[in-house]
Amino acid sequence: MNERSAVPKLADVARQAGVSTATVSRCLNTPEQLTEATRKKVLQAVQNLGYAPNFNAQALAAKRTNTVGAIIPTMENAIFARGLQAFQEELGLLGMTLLVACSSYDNELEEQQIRALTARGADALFVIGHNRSPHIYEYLEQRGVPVLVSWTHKKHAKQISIGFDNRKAIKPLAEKIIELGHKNIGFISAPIAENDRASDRVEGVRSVMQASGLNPDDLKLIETPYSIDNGQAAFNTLMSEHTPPTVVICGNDVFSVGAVKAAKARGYKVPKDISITGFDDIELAKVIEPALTTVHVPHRRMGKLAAQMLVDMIHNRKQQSRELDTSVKFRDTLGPPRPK
Amino acid sequence: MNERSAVPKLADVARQAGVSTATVSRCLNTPEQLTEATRKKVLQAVQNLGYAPNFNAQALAAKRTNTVGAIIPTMENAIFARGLQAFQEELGLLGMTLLVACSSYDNELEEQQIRALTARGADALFVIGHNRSPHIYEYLEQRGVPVLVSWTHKKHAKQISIGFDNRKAIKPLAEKIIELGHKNIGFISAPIAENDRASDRVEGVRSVMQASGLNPDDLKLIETPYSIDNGQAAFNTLMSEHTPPTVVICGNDVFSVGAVKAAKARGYKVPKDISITGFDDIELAKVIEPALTTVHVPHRRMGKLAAQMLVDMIHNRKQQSRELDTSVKFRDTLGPPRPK
DNA sequence: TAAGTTTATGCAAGCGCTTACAACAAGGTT
DNA sequence: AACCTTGTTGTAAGCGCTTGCATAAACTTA
Repeated sequence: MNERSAVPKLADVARQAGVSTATVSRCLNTPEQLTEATRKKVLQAVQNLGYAPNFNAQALAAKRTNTVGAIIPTMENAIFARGLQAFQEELGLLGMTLLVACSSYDNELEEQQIRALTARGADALFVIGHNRSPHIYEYLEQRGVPVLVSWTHKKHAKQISIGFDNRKAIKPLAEKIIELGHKNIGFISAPIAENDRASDRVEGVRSVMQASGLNPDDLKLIETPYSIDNGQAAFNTLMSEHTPPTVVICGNDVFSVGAVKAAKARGYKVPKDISITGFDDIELAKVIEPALTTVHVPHRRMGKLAAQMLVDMIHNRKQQSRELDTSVKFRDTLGPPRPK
Repeated sequence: MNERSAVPKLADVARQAGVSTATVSRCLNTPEQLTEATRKKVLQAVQNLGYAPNFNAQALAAKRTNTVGAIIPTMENAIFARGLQAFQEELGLLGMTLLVACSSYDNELEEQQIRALTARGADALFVIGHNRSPHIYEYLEQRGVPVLVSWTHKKHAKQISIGFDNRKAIKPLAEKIIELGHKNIGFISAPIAENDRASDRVEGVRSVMQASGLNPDDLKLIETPYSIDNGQAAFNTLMSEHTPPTVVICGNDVFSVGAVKAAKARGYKVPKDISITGFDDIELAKVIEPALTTVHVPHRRMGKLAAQMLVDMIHNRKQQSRELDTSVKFRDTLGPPRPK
């Protein structure tokens, strides 16, 4: 069909350079094994022909691809962008390539993508959160593909992870909120069923409520997929209740943006009439007005460390899970509840 | 090293099913060629063994990958996210997989990535903008890899493209601005040297100035890489001049967000004291306050059409470039210049 | 019923690379 | 001078799959 005939291959280079294909291969992969002279000859031929190795053939023969696969829930909002960017940069420095897939927060889709990435020969996998069925880990172990879980950290989880304890991260914020006098608390979360980060954050708040003498069951929880619009809608639902909360904790900055927007639309002053908090500290948090009080997560650091750990894992070096610290950024959307 | 021995291959399936490898291959690729009975036998064996084809081997043997590669300048901000998402969704429907790479607005890096993607056997390529050296197109043609240029449309360009005319798109906005009485115009643009979208937008404004009796050379142009912070900085530079502009046109919404933020920080009311406009109409545009006047681009439609066109191109069906319409969204950041 | 036609399957030759092993050369030892 | 090293290159066997061609089996048709 196509005029592909002209694409040069290893054998063409070998012929032109007057050496064997093995030598050409070595010249490209382990040049130090060759004489200066042969190396030059070969490189010259490579140049002349505009030769570039066929990745698939390489992968098939060498059984490694210098590629790591990452599966993130979404690219739509900026939550994962920064961490992933850092991950990719560091991988590049380490001579690896990144392949990204999006699961749309769908566990089944994620499983398909894990298979697709291993089928493509990914040397290792980077995933978000612990929550997936055990047979996937068996599958990966059988294939000898190391996995690194991120964006979360659980002490006793079997899988190696890099991240922070979502439960713990949100506590100081919740404590401050209660200390300010809030008793009627709303929470907008992503669907928690298959999302351990989301559920941990809710649990964190609940446990602080418990410890402070509030009834954790009184938390007004709304679950809805991540998006500004959904944040807006959830906020409105919350505020339309008989006794609307005095503070709305969002499991994510994206929701907060929607919530703040909705609050303004309703004519509420933030934080005078209603407090709103976020989680992640994405760029948007500082852009909106008032600036968002939120939990800051060291995305870039996490991405960078993840890359290093994963490469070590590929080289069979033992790794340990690492926990990173988070901090609460108190900005302008949190205040005491409005006196009645 | 690793315990990989257990990964089942085509031959294992064939043995278990009692058929040849060819039959198994056919069962997976062209099942209609097989008898009901054999098909069942094979699928059963596939199931039992948990077999999944090795992508690289498939690609090597079949010389196609059902994969298209896309190279976008950045994932950091949302400019390309929506279009790419739609592109991917449509590709999925058409049975194709997407591989994404980021060039960071670096032409040399982009070229490397084009090579990397073709080396991986991408059946076609999706790129942003026309601006790249001709030998890349030759390289791709030699390899029989179709390319689709997007986010832009030029009548007489050789490459097939889907998108809008950036020059034309910004004109109605510029006309309105001048009609409102603005004479002193600032423009914050991405570096235009290697970015035809950016330069077209600037040109669009200049041509309207010309047509309206203003001197296009009076346009106060600042070039800086895309980011909210840079938008902020550029705005401040513009406003620190002796005769600051009465309107700042941004080549991109991301700049506008920074500009609006900077304006507020300086205590300016938008648009009373200063008008600010954007381009792209990303989600952020409606979130910030006041809501941004900007040029709306049909990102999702563009992505979807791109996928269809590209698949047609892979199948050697002739394609024509397509131009999409844009529209100006007049929201709350544009007003008449402040009277002296 | 024999010949012709249509299907369903198997055989085996690659796809473009890597790498274990062998071969050889050149220099060092004893 | 015979024997080892050490270092450089070549030989050739795959890696796991697809697919053209050959073959066998199952129908038609006259």
